[in-house]
Amino acid sequence: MPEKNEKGKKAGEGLPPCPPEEIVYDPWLGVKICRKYGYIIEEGVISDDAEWRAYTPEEKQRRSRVGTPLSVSSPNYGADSMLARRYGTRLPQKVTRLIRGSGFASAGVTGNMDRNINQALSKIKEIAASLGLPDYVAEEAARIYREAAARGLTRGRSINAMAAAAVFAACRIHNLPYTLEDIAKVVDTREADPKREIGRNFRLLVRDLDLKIPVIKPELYVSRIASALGLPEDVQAAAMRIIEIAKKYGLTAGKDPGGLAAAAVYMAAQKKGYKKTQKEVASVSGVTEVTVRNRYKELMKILKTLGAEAGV
DNA sequence: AAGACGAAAGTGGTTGA
DNA sequence: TCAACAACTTTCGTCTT
Repeated sequence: MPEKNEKGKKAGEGLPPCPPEEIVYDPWLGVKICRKYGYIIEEGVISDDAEWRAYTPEEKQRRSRVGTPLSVSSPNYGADSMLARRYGTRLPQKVTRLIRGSGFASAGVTGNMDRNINQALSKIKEIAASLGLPDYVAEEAARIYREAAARGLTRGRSINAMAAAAVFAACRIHNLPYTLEDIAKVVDTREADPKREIGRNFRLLVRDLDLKIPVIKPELYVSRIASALGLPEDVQAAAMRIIEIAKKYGLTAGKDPGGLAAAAVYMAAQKKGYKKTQKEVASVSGVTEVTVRNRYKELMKILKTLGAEAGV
């Protein structure tokens, strides 16, 4: 390989063409890569939904383990060897040179934004690791952050809070029932009230990036709440049935799903003879006693009119 | 005394003129 | 930009177990 690669130029020249199905987007590096031949196809890519979502189930499976935590102090955590491991390819030298020269995670982006993104990606890794999130969720967060940065949404805002918001959004997109509170607990932000700041940024991301956030299902919270209280399987099952009924009667519209889940667990525990107080249930659910009470009251009304047929 | 209940006032976000 | 609005929280007094 005699000729030198210019930064920002395609690296694929002189290499075999990459079959389309082997093209993957790497959100950490912000590049498109040929998995088969191990070269960078395009730098400075913000995101590419189509290809990102083209991962097959097995790949998703393979990716769904959080690896050894990367050093957060180092701005470049060995991008080339990481790539080689991930894509199972030894990269041609000129590619590794390209990656090194690009300052990792910043291909095609320069200066301050470069630093901003690097810091944010480190933070995202850190948050994901402390919550034990699967890789594909962290990667989604990285993708979201890149796009936000590209649209100037990050300017003037706390990097940590934006990174946290990206992680939260990624969790929501992939239906992981983490709360703002869970995330806020493992990241420090600029403002006194991290939940509020992260939440604000989250809404900003959703609006300006047109993120499709599925409505969170109360069911997702149930096992979380039940196990936090040390309640057995049958209570969970009963709570699920209660929620089913509640849904059928339109009790879920516009309500905090956590509150409904909490009330359902509370109610199920009562029926099964486990005495948990409203306060206990509320505190592990991220809602207040009053909300548990209100949902519980509404549930009772429905189940009363339905009679014992509910079979809880 | 602790838990459940309910009323009242306050908060932050959404919606629509 | 402002006001009305819905959902939730905070606070607190009163029952119930």
